[in-house]
Amino acid sequence: MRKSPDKKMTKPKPRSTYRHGDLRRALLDAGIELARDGGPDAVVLREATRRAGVVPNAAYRHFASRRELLAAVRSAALSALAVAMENELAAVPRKRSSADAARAALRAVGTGYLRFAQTETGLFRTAFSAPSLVSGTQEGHGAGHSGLDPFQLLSAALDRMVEAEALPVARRSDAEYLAWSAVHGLAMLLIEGPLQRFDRDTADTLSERLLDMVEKGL
Amino acid sequence: MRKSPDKKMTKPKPRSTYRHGDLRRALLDAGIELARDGGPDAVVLREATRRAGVVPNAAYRHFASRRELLAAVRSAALSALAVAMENELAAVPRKRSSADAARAALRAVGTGYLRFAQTETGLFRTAFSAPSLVSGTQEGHGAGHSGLDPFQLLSAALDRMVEAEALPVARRSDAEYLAWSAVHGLAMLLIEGPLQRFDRDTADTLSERLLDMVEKGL
DNA sequence: TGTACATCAGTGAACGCGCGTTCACTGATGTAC
DNA sequence: TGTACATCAGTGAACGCGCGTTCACTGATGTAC
Repeated sequence: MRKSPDKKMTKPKPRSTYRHGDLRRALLDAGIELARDGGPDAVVLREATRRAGVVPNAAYRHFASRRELLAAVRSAALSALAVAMENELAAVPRKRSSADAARAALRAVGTGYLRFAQTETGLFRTAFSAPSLVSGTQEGHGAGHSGLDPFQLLSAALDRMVEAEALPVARRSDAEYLAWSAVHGLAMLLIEGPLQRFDRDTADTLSERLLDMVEKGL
Repeated sequence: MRKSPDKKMTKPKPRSTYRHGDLRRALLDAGIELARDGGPDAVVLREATRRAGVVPNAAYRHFASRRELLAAVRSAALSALAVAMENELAAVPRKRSSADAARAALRAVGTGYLRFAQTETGLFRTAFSAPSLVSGTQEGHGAGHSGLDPFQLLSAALDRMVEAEALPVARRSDAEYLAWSAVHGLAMLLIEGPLQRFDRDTADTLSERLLDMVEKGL
């Protein structure tokens, strides 16, 4: 839609040097931006090079193919999600009991996930786009500041629940998949499903109730 | 990938009549087939006409645009899902108490949904692809044999739970969104997420546990 | 400190691809007489 | 029952599009002497 304007806003970055400096980074950033407002399908080599102010085939010095760029963007998206979850985790107020603290941490993990899905829809969708089965090198693994990826953050929260005796050991196994399913499903329904038109408050209320269900149901 | 072979297998259906007979139906069927093994993005006008043995622009006698064809396919996919759920529902054995029956029905609805997602992945993904916001006429609404769409089937199952006193009325409101989220999330993780590689049995076990969680958590 | 040279990041031009969509057409069909 | 005619479903040809990717190149940079 807003194509030539876009070009004009991003392209006129006339390099002074012949070499670019850090083209790989520039392409990745452009790719992230594309994913941010268009999802995985919008991550397109030619547009990324355009935004980096470089000729299309220059990308091949840094990425073997479009798919490889996409993989890098996906990894970045996963990291961003992990960071969002960690931030939510860090914002949890102190609790009396360790059980309460563990429960609050688990909720924070879920809330971070859901908020990210709603705030950064394009990145969220990119993070979970099919890894193109025939994938090549998996360079990054999408970790956040802590070095943990989103899945590991969830696992850690569940382990803490068990330690705090807020979750029976017997119910621990595979619990991450159950919790993840519930939260992921709501995220999908909210961002590209039939719950799209729900306003922010309704979505938040529903999120709370979903987390209640998970807490109780696990 | 297998392009020319495909053409050869589907195109050599030389009409005897000048008119096609039921081109709309043929295009829709082709579209459904495309969705079945490629998801929403694979529903492409030119390929549909190719399969119907017709020139590309002939499609415009029956669909105003690619988007309109896709919408029709999506509706068909929703119907297929509804039918799958109804079949699962019909297969539930008789129960002693109405509460048990209601619980079994709710599980059947979930199981049907999950099975369909795994069996007809392409159609499932198409059913929930973005309705392209600027959508035109919504002709069908994806109902199954009973005339109910998937969402309505779920709602009915929950109503039945309340009637049978297997679910407190106080917890009834918005329960469809919670249950739906959980099941939808597992479906997504199983078909295009990180649980893709799970074998059938593992997936079934996980499905059972998820439905347990929902039943208990609601 | 100054010069020759190899490296390799970015250039310029070009491919072939399949797509959606528009145009003016043609001829089989069903209807009115 | 037979003929003239209007309809409109499908034809044929052509657009312009943006994409990924390949090729032979060139010239700024850093290194070895």
